[in-house]
Amino acid sequence: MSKNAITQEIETPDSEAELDRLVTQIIGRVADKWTMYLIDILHEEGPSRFGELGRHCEGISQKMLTQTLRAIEREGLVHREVYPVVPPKVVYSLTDLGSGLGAAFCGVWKWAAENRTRIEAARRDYSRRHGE
Amino acid sequence: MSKNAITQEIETPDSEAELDRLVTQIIGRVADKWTMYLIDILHEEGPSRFGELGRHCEGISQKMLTQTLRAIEREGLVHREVYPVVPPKVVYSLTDLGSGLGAAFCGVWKWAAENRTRIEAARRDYSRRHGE
DNA sequence: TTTTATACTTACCAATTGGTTAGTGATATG
DNA sequence: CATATCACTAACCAATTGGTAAGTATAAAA
Repeated sequence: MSKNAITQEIETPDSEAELDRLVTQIIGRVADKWTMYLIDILHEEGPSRFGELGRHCEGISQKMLTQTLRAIEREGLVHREVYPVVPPKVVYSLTDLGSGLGAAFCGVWKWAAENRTRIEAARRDYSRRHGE
Repeated sequence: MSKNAITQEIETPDSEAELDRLVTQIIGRVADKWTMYLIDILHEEGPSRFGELGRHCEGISQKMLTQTLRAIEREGLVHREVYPVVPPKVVYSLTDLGSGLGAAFCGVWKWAAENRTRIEAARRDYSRRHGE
């Protein structure tokens, strides 16, 4: 009450804190290594087949590939198109939603690329100061 | 050798593929829920004490809080200042490096906030189409 | 006829993540 | 004298994550 007393909006079904919780939850579902890798690959390679994604995503196992693809499909970030041919053919592509996230992730990749040497230096520094 | 034969730069210790691997590795160390939460909190609350971070970071346990803080300190993203008083006082703040990452993460938070309803709709959609 | 290709699924196992509880140390407050 | 404060650490356990290996279906190629 005291919290919402200030907001004048009528069309606000949930409090600001509630909205915050929802957004945080979404981030929690999306902030993981394989998700970031795959969305980035799809973002710069365009629609790709299962095998192609596996080849581009260094170190991923078939299991994690399927699992992560299912998860981001569930979130509405990728579209899965099955071609009923033999051998099977399945093409994954970013939805508008996924494309937006890909663009947002770009900023993080850029940061990593630009600050790579500083980050590695910081690690060496920390190692030196604390046990080895 | 064959790899580097093409690059004309003299000050390039590693090939482009190698650089790509390094950047990917950095992302892998930074792309996790608690890291994103904490960096975001520090980014908008400014320097904060251990307890404050815990209170702002919904759902985190003391253990994960220390663990994640140590990890991002190791990467050079936060600075840990200990005041030798009693009871103890420890203040965490973003380094320049961490601040840059915080800014980059902002884009992802913005995406989540702006597309929140569409994401939830996509989830409901998926649930409806596949088993419940 | 055996192999190959593709996109999986299932089963089992190891490793990592994360929670809970208890304890520490020195001072201030009741 | 007991309790609260703060930022932890250590020990133990449960749950989740992730790897590996094997299997499936069907048609075309060797």
